Amino acid sequence: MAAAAQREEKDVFDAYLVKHHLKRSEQREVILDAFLKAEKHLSVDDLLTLVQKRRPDIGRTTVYRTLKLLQEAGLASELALDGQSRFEPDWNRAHHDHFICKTCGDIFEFSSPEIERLQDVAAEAIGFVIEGHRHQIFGLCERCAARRDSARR
Amino acid sequence: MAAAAQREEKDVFDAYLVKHHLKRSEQREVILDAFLKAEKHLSVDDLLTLVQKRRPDIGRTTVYRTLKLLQEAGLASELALDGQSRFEPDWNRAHHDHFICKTCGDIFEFSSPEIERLQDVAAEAIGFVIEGHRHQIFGLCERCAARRDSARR
DNA sequence: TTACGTGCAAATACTTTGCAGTTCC
DNA sequence: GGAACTGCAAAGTATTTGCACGTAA
Repeated sequence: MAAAAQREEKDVFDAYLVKHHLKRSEQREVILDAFLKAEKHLSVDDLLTLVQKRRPDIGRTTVYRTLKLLQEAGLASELALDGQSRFEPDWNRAHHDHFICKTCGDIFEFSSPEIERLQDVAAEAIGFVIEGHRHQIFGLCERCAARRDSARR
Repeated sequence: MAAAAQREEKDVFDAYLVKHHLKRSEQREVILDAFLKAEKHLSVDDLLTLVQKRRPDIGRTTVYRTLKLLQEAGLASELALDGQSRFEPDWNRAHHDHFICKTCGDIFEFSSPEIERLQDVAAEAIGFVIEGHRHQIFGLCERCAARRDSARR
């Protein structure tokens, strides 16, 4: 991601802080920066590790709290996996869902307006008002599937 | 559900136990029976409460362990919600996904072969081998949406 | 100066596990 | 008789909260 784009996200975060009478801090800056640079689906621990490379004194609690702020500011979104949440940047990103490899843990994104539309139709049929959804597909990524097949022989 | 259908599921469970050199017990029988009769999306606590009406000495641990067996036997499937799992009967049931009302907690089922097909197409495009998926849609059910709208005025 | 932010430790919520006694086969 | 089952209590895991101290505005 270009530096300019990260600049935009930092501005959004600052604006959010001001609007809600919250304060800037070096911790929040470091956490946001590490989060944006990673461009991956990070667990809290992943992010904590990255953050502590630069500032070893930043605690896990602050990472949790900052991620919550980032979500509220529209900068991060949560993938609620089993047991452990992961987070991904969400500014100016189209909605998408995820393939998750059970073997290597890799996450692949996909989006399908068709599926979204079908969801809407199904919801309308029962008068349900959609606010959000979670659509995760589990299985084996191409590489792990190939590895498994060769191991079987 | 007809008694005969429950009979079938009990036979399936017995066969599973025999096949795996496991034992029958009154606890397992009571838990399976309560589970099948409820025909709902039960949390472990829901099921424990039902079970303890008939056998107050059955413990939560046994319910957890029996639910795991039922899943392995193909009789139950888990809805991994946030924080708390729920379970539903899964014998001879077509695959389906869920609408979940954030206000009242009610769960509605829907199925869409079209969506399944689109998932398959997306998976094929990246060589991903699907083993399972979780598709949950959050929002407001018809009743809760109506209640909210009237409260707003 | 004062409300907000931080890190630690403790609390929480759900689920799993170790263990000693019991039951099924 | 011996492996499997059970319930309790304890441990485990991911996340949240209370609190005393620190810091931005």
